[in-house]
Amino acid sequence: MSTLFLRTLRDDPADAEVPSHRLLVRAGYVRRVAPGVFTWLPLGYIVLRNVEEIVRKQMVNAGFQEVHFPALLPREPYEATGRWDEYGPTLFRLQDRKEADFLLGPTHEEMFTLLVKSEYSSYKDLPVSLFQIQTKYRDEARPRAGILRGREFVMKDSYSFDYTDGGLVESYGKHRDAYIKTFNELGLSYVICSATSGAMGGSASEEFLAPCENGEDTFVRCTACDYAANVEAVTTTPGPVADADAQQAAVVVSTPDCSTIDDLVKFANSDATLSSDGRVWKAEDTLKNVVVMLEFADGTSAPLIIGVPGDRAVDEKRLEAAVAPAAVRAFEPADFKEHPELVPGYIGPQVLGEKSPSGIRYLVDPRVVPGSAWLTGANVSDQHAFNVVAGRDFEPDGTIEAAEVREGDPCPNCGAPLTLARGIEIGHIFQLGRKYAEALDLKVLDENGKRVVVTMGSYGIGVSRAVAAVAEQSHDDKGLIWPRAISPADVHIVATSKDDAVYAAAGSLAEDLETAGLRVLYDDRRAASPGVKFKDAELIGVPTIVVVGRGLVDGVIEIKDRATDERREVPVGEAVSVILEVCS
RNA sequence: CGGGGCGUGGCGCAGCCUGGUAGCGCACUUGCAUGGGGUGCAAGGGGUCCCGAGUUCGAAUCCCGGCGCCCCGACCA
Repeated sequence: MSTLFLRTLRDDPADAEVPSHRLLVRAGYVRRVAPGVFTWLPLGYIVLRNVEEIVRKQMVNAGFQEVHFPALLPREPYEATGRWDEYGPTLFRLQDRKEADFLLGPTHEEMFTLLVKSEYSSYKDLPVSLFQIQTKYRDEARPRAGILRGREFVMKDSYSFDYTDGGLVESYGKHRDAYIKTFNELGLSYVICSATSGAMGGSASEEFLAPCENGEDTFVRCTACDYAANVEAVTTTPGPVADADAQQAAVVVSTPDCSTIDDLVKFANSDATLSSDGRVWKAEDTLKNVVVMLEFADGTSAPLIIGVPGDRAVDEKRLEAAVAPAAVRAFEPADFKEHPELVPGYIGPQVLGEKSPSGIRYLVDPRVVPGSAWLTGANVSDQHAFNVVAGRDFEPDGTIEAAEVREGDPCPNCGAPLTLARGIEIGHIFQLGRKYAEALDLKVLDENGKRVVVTMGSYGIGVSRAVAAVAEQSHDDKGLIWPRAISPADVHIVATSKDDAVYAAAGSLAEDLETAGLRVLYDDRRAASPGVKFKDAELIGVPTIVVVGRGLVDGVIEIKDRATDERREVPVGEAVSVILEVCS
């Protein structure tokens, strides 16, 4: 270590909040060079390469073949799939000296598709899966959390090519298995969650989320069965269908100054008409109707109203996932002017729906089942209506998964309560389908000599992100704690003494361990005090720390486990074999 | 893009309100001491005080304009 290019920091860097960022900088693994852009220093680069190697090995074991595209790409393929425009400002764009447009690849669907197209033309060549480990570029609106969300990052992306839907399912399964092996080997804890396919399009999709407080995704997990899903993909269990005819007729009541659900519930419970039968009203008895404006790719827009039980907010992420690829924007005062039938604060479903005179699309939460009765807006200022029955007094155009998901909501699979947690997306696999193959005209001849569009799967692992994810999951207040598989070394030897004999012994132990096949980090710094060396060792986080020092006069060295802090003294003569065993 | 905060040696910060030639801790260099938990003493090196324009005899400090960065949110395979 006396010659290792490393400088640890005693203080936390001011710009780092999350543990992985703080510790990777403090321990001398990475340095920031621009927002969301980092340099990997020697120790950090070893860890990054270790992760990369494990990922590569598992991909190759699964039968996928590695290629390597440029990061610098021409505009045309992305023009053909529409992504040159769709990707928007997130795409790093640049021009060459002839002013031709280029981009730095944010992901490589186009290139893989074109590559296969240029080489293959028969069903006999399929299936095939190709992958690469590449630096990707995305000009994120707000890079954050250090390595977790950078603008330049390393990603492994694979693509499968099949000519039948069944083949795609099989290729997807192979990738899923390979991902499980990969993340297990990396030492990450993770949950496989149902996901929405988002901007990429496609159908079946699962995310590998590493549970962690600082994760950007929220997911649910069932307390009883193995259901897990990103909140965006959680499905709501509808209640039983009620008999609309058994319900009493809807009644309009005057509800002055009740434009919020809270006010309405309070009012309802003090109003003679509404609580005449002693009924206690709750927010969940009300039907809240939220207006948004949908903007479509062709530039048109249309209002959409979402009906949810009044005790639930509309979750914007879920809403956006549900209406994708359309974009959601707020309903402005100017929009209300164009739709006088919508009375802010008093919107009721009686005038909504594509079949209604207003023609405004109306989608409801699945809990709003046919026959259910609600307290809701009367479409007149200061008036609400109760006993408004779905299917009788209004006709939704369908259901939508947009209401917030809450801890304790029933599992769609088994009904047991769900728990909520945060996670880092470390992998995403999905069945892309034929979108890109169609756009780029990737077809092969099938058994009947007919040209068929190839169907694709797309699979990503955030390699650099995985390094940060491990750091998030595996650290304590003293520093990092690497799983052995990706640790920069197996053993960190600390020599504490001014005595040459100690350094001689530590040095030869280091050599012996290396000869025995272990990766050794040897702190031979003479000037550093023991305290500094111990602190550094803990910060750096190599899983096994060996101390050669004062015990040497008695012929023993000390072996410490970084994670558990367990220590044992071992005679020098047995050191190599004991350490080998500890490190196996 | 909305909200908040911050730009002063490599890092973390004080100084700014109340203008007077830049300071502390860490790191670095040298020496002596120390040697099992960020050790002590002493001596050093290193700064366009984000940039520009202004007020002033004099600006890190006051005024105006700009830029950058970080955090929360929006956004994001």
